[in-house]
Amino acid sequence: MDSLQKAIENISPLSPGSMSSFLQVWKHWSVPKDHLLLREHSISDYIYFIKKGIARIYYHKNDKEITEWIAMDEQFFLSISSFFERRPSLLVIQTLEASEVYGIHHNDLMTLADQHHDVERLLRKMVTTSLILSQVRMDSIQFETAQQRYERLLNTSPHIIQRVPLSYIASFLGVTLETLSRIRSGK
Amino acid sequence: MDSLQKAIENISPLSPGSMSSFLQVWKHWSVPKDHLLLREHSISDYIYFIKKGIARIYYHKNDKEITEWIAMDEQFFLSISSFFERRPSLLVIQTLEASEVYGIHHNDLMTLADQHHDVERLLRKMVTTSLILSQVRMDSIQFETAQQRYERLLNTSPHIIQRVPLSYIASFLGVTLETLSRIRSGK
DNA sequence: AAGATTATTTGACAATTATCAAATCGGCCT
DNA sequence: AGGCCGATTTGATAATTGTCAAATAATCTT
Repeated sequence: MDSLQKAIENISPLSPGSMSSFLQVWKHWSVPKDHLLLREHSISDYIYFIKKGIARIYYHKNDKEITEWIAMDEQFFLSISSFFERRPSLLVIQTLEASEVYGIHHNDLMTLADQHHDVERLLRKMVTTSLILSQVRMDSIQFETAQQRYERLLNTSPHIIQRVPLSYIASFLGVTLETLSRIRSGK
Repeated sequence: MDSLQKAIENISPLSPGSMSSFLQVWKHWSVPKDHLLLREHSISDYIYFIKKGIARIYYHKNDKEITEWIAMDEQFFLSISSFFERRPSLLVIQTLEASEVYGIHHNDLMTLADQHHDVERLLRKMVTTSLILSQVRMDSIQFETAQQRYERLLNTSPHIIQRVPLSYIASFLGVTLETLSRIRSGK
């Protein structure tokens, strides 16, 4: 529970009472490789936190799988629009390794956010951080070359290459597998 | 003040007390065409709401101006990262017509969000909406052709073409002026 | 209204990346 | 070890859009 608590404190402080109620509603799962945390067309009920392992978030576009995010290293992740708008998700969330994840259910989170002002504030800050990140990513997709995006990824997550198949990485970077291969081979 | 109040109520209800304190701190300005609401390298202190007129948000990339957003039709707009992280902004916000705008200062907003749980919730919902929108936009930039993005804009904001120079529209769509011209002429 | 400035269009060409096809590599199975 | 299957690389070609240059159109100033 400790790394989760640290991650939360890092975003926004909670009163001892709020923190203890908050931590209490997080569930913990140990799941095998290729486990589905969210399946297509179902409503996303949880915000997850990955303590150990890797998960990828993807969706189908035409016939291809588009990897939207790869979660590791004690990050929070979720299907944003499905979770907040309570609509069936186009996304699939799948573990790529045996993993340990925490999750908080939408009902629990909203109840606590209603009861505790500081939980609402925490949630607001989490969403704000995602928004800023989303804009950075948009800028990267729009203006950087595939090469630059690959290098940025190497800087941000050096180990990701060893743990995730290149086809997922390529899709995450917004290029084809072939293009990524050429980038890696130095043209 | 009425359209602002409606826009707020539309996002999240506020208690009468919160609503009246909240509305009270919004300032109102009537500004001429080409007025700068935010200049480069200054810290963005306001969230704006445009009641009448148009504003564009842009920044410099290499030597070019990149139009990040065009605000009209009673929308909220701001420099997200500068406002929330309190850092100098790379963005410029400039009116394209004589405009009427409301603005709430960061200090006032944060004070009210601390005092009133429902204001904090309103803010959370505003940020969440932006985040979802940001992801839709990312998808559009990554997967749609320039042609499709142009058509999407025409659907969303049919009048924008008459009111905004094509060079700004092109940049907002993520294409060059020349490409937009070719799209419009039907290749 | 003429001239000047700015906005938009058109043309030729180059760069990046996708697509399709095939070859090779790597690990796993029995 | 031999054989298979999926993952990755390599090759050839095409599509989309950018860049640079120039022409034309529209708007503003006086």
